[in-house]
Amino acid sequence: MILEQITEQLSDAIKARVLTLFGIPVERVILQAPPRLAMGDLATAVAMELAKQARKAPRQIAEAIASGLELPAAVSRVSVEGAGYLNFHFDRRLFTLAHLEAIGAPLPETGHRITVEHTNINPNKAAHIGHLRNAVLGDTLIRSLVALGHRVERQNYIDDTGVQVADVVVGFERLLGEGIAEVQKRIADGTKFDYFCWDLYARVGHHYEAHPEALEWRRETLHKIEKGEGDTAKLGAIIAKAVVKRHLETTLRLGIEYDVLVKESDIIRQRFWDRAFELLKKSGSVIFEEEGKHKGCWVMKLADSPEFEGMEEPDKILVRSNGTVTYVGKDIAYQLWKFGLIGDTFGYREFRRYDDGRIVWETTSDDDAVAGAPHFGGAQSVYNVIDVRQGYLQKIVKEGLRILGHAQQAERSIHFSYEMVALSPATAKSLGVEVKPEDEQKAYLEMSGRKGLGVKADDMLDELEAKAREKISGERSSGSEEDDARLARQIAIAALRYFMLKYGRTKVIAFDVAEALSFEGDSGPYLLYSTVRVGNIFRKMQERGVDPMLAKDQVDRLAIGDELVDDMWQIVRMSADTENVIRRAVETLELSLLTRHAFDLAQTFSSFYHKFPILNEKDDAERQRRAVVAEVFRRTMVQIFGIIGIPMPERM
RNA sequence: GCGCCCGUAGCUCAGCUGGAUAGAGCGUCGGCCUCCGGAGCCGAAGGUCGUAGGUUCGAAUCCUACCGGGCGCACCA
Repeated sequence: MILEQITEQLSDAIKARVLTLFGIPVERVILQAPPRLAMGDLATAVAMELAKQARKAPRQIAEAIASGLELPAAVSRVSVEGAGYLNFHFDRRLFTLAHLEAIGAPLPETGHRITVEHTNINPNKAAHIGHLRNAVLGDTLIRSLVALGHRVERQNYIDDTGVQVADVVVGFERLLGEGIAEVQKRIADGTKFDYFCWDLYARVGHHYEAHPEALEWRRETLHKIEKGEGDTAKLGAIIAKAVVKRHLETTLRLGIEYDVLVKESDIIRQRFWDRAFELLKKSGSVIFEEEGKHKGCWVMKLADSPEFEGMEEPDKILVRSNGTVTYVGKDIAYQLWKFGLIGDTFGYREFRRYDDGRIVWETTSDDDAVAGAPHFGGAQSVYNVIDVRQGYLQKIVKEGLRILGHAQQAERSIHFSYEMVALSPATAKSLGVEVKPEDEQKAYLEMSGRKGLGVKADDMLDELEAKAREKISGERSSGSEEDDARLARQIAIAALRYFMLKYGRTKVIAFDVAEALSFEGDSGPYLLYSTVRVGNIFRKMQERGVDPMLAKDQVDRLAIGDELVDDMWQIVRMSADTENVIRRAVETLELSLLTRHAFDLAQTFSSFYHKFPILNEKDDAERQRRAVVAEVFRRTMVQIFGIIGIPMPERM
């Protein structure tokens, strides 16, 4: 907060100064931390940019701007350095006092309503680690948006009428000869139903390969499910619901929650699609093909849009010749609903409750809709967290809005795209997959639900917990089995969430189990460890009857100007960058900025911690100064943990 | 063919809208536990930033071309 204020004030002051001195209006002044702390706390190269226009040497310009520049209270001086940089040095005391109070304080509400759709795992098998990348990114995006003061709705789209569910239904009905009663028994028997489906789905895939004629089963089944007819459709719904229940348990292990599950079947049954279809037909951009290869289909004409220029096939089928609607068609209807552009609304019923009593709602077309259910949809901005391979379809959804005259909403339909999680050859082998010679050299192998190739999310979490639990045994144990187990869970979450966030979103993660299990270096557990230690110090001070003197009036009286040496000040300065980092992470959709920032800060603090003992420092004021720095660090980390979704243990 | 993404140290990656000496983790080598818990800290070695041009006072960063790798362009999702 304080840093943002200073930056804005300085920016305004410099603009005004440049205008009066040179008559040049500057649009924006970029103020950034200089490369080394000794150079100052904020710097700008504005003088270099102006050199040509002002026909003066950069240093000369910088000197002119600096002299007589009105500085904010927390800025003590300005210097001109290097080729003509303007460097600003903060008043460490004023800045630290103001910052310490503001860390983690909620930002003012913006009133902006945002919907984030994420997770969206096909409800036909267990979640694998690739799905977790989606869920962790989506959840972290949500937490970031909330931290910035927005109101966010957490949606999870359930494709319960698609091919993948149909294939598992085929597996039960045709390969196992099982119906509703048998499947319900399996769901109730306490084993992981999603794991069973994982294997069954792979079996169906292999069966199709060996017996292509069996694909007829898929067509029949899919048709019945889409129409909602008979026991087959009922079975599909039962399977989808049971699997989604498991998915929510898996994601809940990572602290990921939802407000509403939107089911594809309800988009059809609530006639959202029909309404969207009417609008699209009226727009003239969606037409019925009388002949050609798309004869009998309703297609969206994309040729006129510059976005799709040069495409070999500029038409996209929305309704197949057999009358069924494609995924994109339904997605356009869904997107319209998210913005409140379709008039109607869903019915909702309770899907499950979290321990604190909050409800996850699901859409329903049956007569069991709850009268007092909350109102969903109608957002001002929408983020769809979907992997990069669906970029083309997301573009079409956006184009759909534009065609219907909703240009602004199209602009605010943001595709949060990210690369896939693949398997390192070593990990693939360890899963018992035969790696073909030609794949041996590849950097990674794609996961495939159809082949049953992938690391299941629950298995990964189990392994991480087991490994953490092992480390906690012996001297680290708290003596309480329950506490140790909880700590192991927290460490596992930290490890996995951090791992999923630390890579840039455009990077393919070649998932290597050994690497993901690492608790050292650039990892979540390292962050926890560095922060928990600070808590230990304060606890120990308390035990020894030493007051850390962190109360506001006590800190106010403390000498923390020049006495706050660079090693200390650096931590305060870095901590103050946090808000800016959150903003940039959201703007660029690059959430790895958050983990990077947290890691840099933790590393800097760890170094400080080894160099400057706190507990054993004899001088009261010096000990207090160090304690203030430790507290700045601790509060900042707690704030960041809240945003990246890592729970903070008391001890570890 | 058209479009998107990636190419930086042995490996995995940072490097923000161009800016001051290109950084981290892992690995390797060498130090540091009578300690605020070593899941840590300090140090060393290690880089033609894929290649070639261009723009600029200044390019890992922007533009163009090329090379290498991945993905997308279904009456699948």
